[in-house]
Amino acid sequence: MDLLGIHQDFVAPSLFDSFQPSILPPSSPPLPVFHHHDDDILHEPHTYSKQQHLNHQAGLLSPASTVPESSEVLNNPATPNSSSISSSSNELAANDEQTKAGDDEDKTKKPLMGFRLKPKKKNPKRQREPRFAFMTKSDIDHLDDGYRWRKYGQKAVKNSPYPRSYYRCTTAGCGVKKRVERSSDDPTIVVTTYEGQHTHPCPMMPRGAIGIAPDSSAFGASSFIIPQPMYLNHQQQQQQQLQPYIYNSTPSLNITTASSNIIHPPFPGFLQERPRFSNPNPSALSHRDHGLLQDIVPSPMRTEAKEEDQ
DNA sequence: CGTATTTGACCGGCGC
DNA sequence: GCGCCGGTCAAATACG
Repeated sequence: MDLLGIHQDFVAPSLFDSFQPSILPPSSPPLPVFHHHDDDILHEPHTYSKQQHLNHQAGLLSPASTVPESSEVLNNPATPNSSSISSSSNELAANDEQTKAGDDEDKTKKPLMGFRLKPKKKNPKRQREPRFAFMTKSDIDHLDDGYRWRKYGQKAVKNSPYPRSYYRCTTAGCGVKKRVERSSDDPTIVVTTYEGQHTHPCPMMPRGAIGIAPDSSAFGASSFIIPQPMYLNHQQQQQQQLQPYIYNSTPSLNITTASSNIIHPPFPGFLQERPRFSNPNPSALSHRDHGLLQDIVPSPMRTEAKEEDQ
């Protein structure tokens, strides 16, 4: 599997800062990156024009200056709901509880085939979690990132023969979701989008191993260079624009340990292909990661492919 | 039998 | 207001 690009949508500092630590033991060294120009974006008024959107797609936006915040990630002032970001990781769980409670009465009224008629709970302005998208080159759709996922949906993707799959972390109380889909341009490319943060350690990591991954050593001394991280945006998401999420790494992508642009994987088992229930042995993980990351490939071709998709 | 996946229906946001 | 579309739900089904 090759890592082709990573893309991180805007994340409020409080959230993002807590993102990685949530999967790390307290003793873990501070993580260098993973908040992207917080200051630059945080205080940007929330407006996102179509032009910006297009610029985004063309990779023209500098995150430092023109990328607006993503209101869905932040505690949007326009959102009456006060359930702040910090609690948002539990929000889905809470929602689930609610829905279940609500469904109890519904179940008796369900139609024959079981599809509900109107059971859904109204949840005004459900806030979205921060998202983190990246592209990988792999035959396997569902990458093993060390967490356990349950598929809860699949949808056909517009302008693509390949469906998009929706997964949710199976750990109780953890509302992390991810979407997996293949690029219509290049079927060998898998685009994975994570949403939210895990509220628990990686279940596949034996006690001592938790938290080793974000250190570059666990990734074969490789890191992911994100020269210009892009940010997911509500409009982009709403307009089913897949490509805009994707950061197209430039030909100058270098797999080094350069400082400012390195992005570290957000979870311990990042980038493992998914033979379901992989070997929990950390050394095995490390070994495999190394092998996978050797294949990191710059993908200038993504830009062209994307643009013709517009 | 418990758990995961499949899949059509439903919901809500957004653009026109 | 209507239709489109992404995302989610949940019964049925498959799988171990």
